[in-house]
Amino acid sequence: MEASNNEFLRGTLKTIVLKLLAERGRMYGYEITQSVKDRTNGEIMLTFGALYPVLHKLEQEGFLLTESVEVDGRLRKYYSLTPSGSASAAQKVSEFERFVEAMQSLLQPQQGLSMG
Amino acid sequence: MEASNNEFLRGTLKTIVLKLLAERGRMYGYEITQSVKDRTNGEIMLTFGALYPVLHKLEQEGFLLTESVEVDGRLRKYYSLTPSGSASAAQKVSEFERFVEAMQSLLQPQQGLSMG
DNA sequence: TTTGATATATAAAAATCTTATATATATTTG
DNA sequence: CAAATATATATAAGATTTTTATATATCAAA
Repeated sequence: MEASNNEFLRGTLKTIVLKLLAERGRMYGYEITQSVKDRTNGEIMLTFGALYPVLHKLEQEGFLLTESVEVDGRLRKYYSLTPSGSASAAQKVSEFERFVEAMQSLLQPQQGLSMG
Repeated sequence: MEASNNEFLRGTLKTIVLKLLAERGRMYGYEITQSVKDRTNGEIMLTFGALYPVLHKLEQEGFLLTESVEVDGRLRKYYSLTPSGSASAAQKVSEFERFVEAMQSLLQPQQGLSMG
């Protein structure tokens, strides 16, 4: 898979993963990459090299639980949120919304506005 | 100065700097940090340790020009955009808007929507 | 049998960011 | 006069994050 080569993705990976898990209950790594690609029409594509370290980090921080399930002779590792993971998901989403608002105040065209 | 401790800032620094310079014509480092802080009501605060490497990188990439001016006995280093810097500013802003739209499609609450 | 889709994962390297630090002038406060 | 604060630029060490490359393996289709 090719990466979306999107510099803005930096810093949003944990938020994306936590939010998807909050919504879906449990997901496995490959499923997360496909879901992100589908829902953004290919605009955002996660690489495995970025995703797995994030999943492991979140697990290590106590936000995720894992369970391995054999499906069609292959192992799938499902990730789901702990209570603190749920809390973190909600918090990160609202922090992102605030950040975007702040960014809009920087990126909106400033016409005749006073700029102290 | 304290940093805004905002993980989402990752990957947006160049965009912020380029956009401000496109708007203001020329600015010096300290002025950029103050402008960002003021316009975002303290939501986004750039640290010098992050800002100066970005300014030097953009200069190195041919997006910025510098001129040193003595003001009140102190040196100020003004940064302004080259033509390719202007082009990059416009492009990065529109890329950011696209990215935010993609993020909204991930972060919006999914209620009864079909989720392939 | 080769390609493509499905599936997880690590390692090396590069890029980026945080934190701490150094330097220096001018103004305000005590 | 001294100390603190605001103004001003910059680097270095360290931590974190991300990219790129690689390894492994099953199943289905061409």
